[in-house]
Amino acid sequence: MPELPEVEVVRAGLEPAVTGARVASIEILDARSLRRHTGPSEDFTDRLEGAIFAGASRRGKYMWLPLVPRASQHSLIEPVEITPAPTEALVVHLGMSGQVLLRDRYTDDNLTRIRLELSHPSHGDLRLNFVDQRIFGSMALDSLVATPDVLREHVPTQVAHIARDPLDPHFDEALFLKRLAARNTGIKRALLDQSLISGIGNIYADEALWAARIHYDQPTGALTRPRATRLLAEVRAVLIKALAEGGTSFDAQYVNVNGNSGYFSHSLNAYGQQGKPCPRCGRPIVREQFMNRGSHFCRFCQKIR
DNA sequence: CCCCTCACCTGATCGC
DNA sequence: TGCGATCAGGTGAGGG
Repeated sequence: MPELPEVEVVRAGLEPAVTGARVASIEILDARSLRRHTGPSEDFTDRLEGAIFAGASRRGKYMWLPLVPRASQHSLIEPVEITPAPTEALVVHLGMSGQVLLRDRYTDDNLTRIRLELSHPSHGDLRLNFVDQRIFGSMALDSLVATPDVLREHVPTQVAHIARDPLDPHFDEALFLKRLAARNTGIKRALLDQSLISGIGNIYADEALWAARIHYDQPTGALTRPRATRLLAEVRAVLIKALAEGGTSFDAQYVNVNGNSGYFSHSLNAYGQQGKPCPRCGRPIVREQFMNRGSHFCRFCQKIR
């Protein structure tokens, strides 16, 4: 479920279930899913066991579950006025094929790589299965650091280089447009660069470019400010609409924490629509190889200018 | 510093 | 039924 809407659907599903839950036990079924964790599996397991999750956060396609500091775990049970801020988090990236599934303690899922048994003071026992066919995704324990911008928001160190996503209330539109104009590359490359703007992947890049009538290889330097502004608006619109529809699922591979698919695949105008008529002009949508992946667009509506 | 290519991986599905 | 080819929604290291 890897782009912003799909990750947000997972984050939103996790938040109420895991906040306040304690990690009772951990099973590493495939250590390659810890590729982003510095240190051996035992280090991951030792540090995570007994920890309590304080919430569920996200930036772009990364999400993380901050850990209640050990010294103040007690205060969750009997809240006190001042609780120290978390300094560590369980970072989850879904890669190309990752899923996070919440199950009862007896349910297993095919291709589960990491399993957490959780116990929640009011929701009872819960199993969290991290499933990932290709193992491009990962779980990792990481420390939280303040972002370099003025807001000093805390994010995991491995997320520090990721730009704010366009649904973030603190996304700086003027800064984005300025940095975009300074780039000397094609617009789709820029949209997919998570250090410039995060959360956009191949599907939503193609959809937003189609909506804004911009060719994927349009040079960023020649993209006028009004067209760039329009593109950003279309990016936001498509992400919001996809989120409202539960994300894009082509098959059972992309599902929410309960294993259910989203419906946005029915709303796609360009991605995967090669051979079908462009919903705007009726000419065929084409697919071209670009950056080792497919780019779907309408040759008539989307021309380099 | 910026830009771009490539390696990293598996298993579901399809055609022969 | 079996086997090989094909395909996929992401990321970052490293070279130019």
